[in-house]
Amino acid sequence: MAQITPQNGPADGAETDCRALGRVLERIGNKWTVMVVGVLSQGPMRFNAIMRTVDGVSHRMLTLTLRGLERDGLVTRTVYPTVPPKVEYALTETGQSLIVPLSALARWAEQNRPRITAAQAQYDAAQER
Amino acid sequence: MAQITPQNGPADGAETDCRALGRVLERIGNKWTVMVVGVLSQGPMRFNAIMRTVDGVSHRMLTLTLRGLERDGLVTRTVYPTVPPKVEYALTETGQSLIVPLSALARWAEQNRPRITAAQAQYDAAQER
DNA sequence: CAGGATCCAATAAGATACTG
DNA sequence: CAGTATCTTATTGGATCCTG
Repeated sequence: MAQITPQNGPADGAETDCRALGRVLERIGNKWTVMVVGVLSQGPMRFNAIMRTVDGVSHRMLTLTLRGLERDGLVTRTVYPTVPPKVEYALTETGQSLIVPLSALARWAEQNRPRITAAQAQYDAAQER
Repeated sequence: MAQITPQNGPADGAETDCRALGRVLERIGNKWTVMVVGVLSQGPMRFNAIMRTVDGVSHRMLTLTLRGLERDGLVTRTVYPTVPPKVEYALTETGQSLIVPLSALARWAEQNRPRITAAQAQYDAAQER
């Protein structure tokens, strides 16, 4: 059977895998990070351009999301000292490498969406009896 | 450049990918889901066994996590009408297929953890000046 | 234009006690 | 054993106003 991490005993070193995965999910598991990474995968973009593209993200949350990504070294923030200021965000090498497993997950999501939606409907129908 | 979804314009049909990915992340992006899926990837397991294995999860959160997974059709819940009751949880086919992209993400996490940790340390050091 | 600061609502999560 | 119910706290997200 496929496993997230190959292990047999309950207490061997495989926990580290889940921990690392957990850390990553703490970053990308929020509401906006993957959307932002997604639009930045098309190339560098300015703050307000990202905000217009993502649709629904608030000023504040975009700031926080970009700060988090910058802190993790997934995004660079370049300030052009013009007036008015121009700030450009771009994915780093590490950030771009994240797109590979992320797009695999996106494909899974798209392929299994019908199944999941159906399962939810069936579950909910069985509940209200 | 690698992209989450192949697109060029800002408003084409590629949004559906991000939406689907977003929905999946709403499920697996919480604190416990991937841990539970991870331990169930080793085979069916009973409630208290999962709770002992995952370490740190509360009674309540494990219940909610399993309910959510069951609702999405990723986990089956089998009740053996014995006394005391025995309830076994197992991944469905769909649930097992999720492990493939999830383990890819886990590998990415493990490979890039040093880089990310270093980037965080550097960012934090630059901040406190 | 980009983003900091503040306040408020919604949600997630933890602790604890009770039940078939 | 495997839950449910209730209460409380922590975290997340959104709205708004202010600034270089």
